[in-house]
Amino acid sequence: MSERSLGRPARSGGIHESIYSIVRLIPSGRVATYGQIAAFAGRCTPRMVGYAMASVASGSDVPWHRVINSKGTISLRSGSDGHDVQRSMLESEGVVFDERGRVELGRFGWTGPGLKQG
DNA sequence: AGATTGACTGCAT
DNA sequence: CATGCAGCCAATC
Repeated sequence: MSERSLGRPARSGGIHESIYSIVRLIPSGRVATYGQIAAFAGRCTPRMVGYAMASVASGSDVPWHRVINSKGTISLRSGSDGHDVQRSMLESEGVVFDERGRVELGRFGWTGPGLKQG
């Protein structure tokens, strides 16, 4: 039952697991930054979050598309497949993009697990 | 085992 | 607001 067939590194002591767990907590219509994920996941750096996202990307129940960089923009470069997909997914959830393709973190930014935008 | 890369972040210029 | 530099840790060659 393990997804070992995937091209995922796995077996990292649970680093990816922690990251995935946090990403799974992100509610629909909301977005979180790599720094937040890293902070909530525990001792891990934004780099690892990005790396984990790159490894998951598909074939998983992790809403990787709800993870963006601190600037509120999609980290993937325009032209990449994931970039178009991510934006489409977020818009489908109610997230609005700016003219520059930027999301208002103060509006759609995720505050954390269990917390509310209040 | 060493060098390189990567979906990042924060601060300085 | 754009660009440059350093820090971070794991995966890959």
